[in-house]
Amino acid sequence: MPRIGAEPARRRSLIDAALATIGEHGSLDVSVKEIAGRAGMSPALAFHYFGDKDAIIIHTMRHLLREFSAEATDRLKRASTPRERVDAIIDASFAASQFDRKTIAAWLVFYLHACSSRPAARLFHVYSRRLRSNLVDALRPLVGDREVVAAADTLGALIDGLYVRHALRSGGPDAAEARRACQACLERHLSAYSPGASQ
Amino acid sequence: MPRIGAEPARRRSLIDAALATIGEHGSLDVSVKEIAGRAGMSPALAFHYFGDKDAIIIHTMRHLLREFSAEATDRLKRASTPRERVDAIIDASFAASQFDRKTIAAWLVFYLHACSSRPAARLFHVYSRRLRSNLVDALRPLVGDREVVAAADTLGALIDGLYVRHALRSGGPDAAEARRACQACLERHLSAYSPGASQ
DNA sequence: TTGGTTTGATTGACTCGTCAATCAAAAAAG
DNA sequence: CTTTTTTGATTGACGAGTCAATCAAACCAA
Repeated sequence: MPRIGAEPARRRSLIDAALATIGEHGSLDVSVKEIAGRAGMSPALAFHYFGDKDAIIIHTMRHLLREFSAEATDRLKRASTPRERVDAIIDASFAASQFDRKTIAAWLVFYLHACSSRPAARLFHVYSRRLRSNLVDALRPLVGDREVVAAADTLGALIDGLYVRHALRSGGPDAAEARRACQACLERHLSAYSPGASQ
Repeated sequence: MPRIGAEPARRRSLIDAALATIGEHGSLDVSVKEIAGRAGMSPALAFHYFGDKDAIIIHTMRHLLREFSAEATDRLKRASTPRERVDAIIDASFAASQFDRKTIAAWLVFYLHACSSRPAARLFHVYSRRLRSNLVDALRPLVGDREVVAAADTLGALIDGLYVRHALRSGGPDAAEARRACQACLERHLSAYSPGASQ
């Protein structure tokens, strides 16, 4: 039953299906047949819309990055103080839309894919630089020029680590625990910078 | 030119080749042909020694875990104070044998594989529990019973995050920076526990 | 009709795993 | 010491199966 003007919905279905399939398999070794089947269409239609499998992968990756980016931007807009800006980034990282096992597994898969694929690496580079600079800007008023880079990189790495552990380790942290760990780490940073000024 | 008694060396070659191949590809989607070729033999010989591809994968994974475990155990034996024991675990994580890009990529691949493979998950579970309990034991005298679990999980996650970033991000931390970040994090923990007692 | 949509069938390439055959060294027999 | 046998090492070729990608044809709305 071909419907006209179905392209955008079809493409979206395929991207969602690709994300779910990749997340479940924990690998890019998924067939177009499985992705298309999950999206309710034949493999040939997937090729019709995307050209080849790599394009499906890249578009899925871009979708994931955009979704996180939107989550972060949205929360940053609502933040007024520096501390709220840092919390916004932390919270975006562990927001429900980003912090379920399949999504994290897919994230990791793309992370790995970026090791051996130039386009994937470029895509990642852009987004991760933007995130880092957001974190640096938010932290600078809190910890000062001298320590801001180290603080941002430590907090960033901690977020990544908690993120990975949630998806891949049984008994890993849930979102609330992860947020708490980040905030505790941040507060130790703050009281090291200006002791006695906590709370 | 078949040499008798070549089995152990052949198996070792195959495992090394598998590790390198998986690390380069950033994926388990590697052919036995490529692994065997890199190890200087025909694919059929790889099947002769290991039975099937899964066995090659599992043995490679076990090899990686064992290597890290040995590195950590070795350093722990040389440590006498609690602080030295924590440093031993940090240093083992960023030791040269564990901290090159290919090895970390392979580690990540196995991490992901454990999501969908029971035997791989079991293997991981054993090792990661042992590592965690080592970290908890070493930290307890330093940060006290109440905070020891949180401290261990935070430090563990930070190690994981730095680890991942080194391999997967351009401009990620090198081993020295990673160690420094962990020790700084630890020291902030310590001075929060007993302020004024640092150095 | 025209043009976007959809699929079944097909192709060529590649992979896992098997098997029979080959080869060299060690062990046993003469 | 020589010859034969056994054993493990090694491979090329093969079969079954899967996958990415293509194509022609069918389908439907405007």
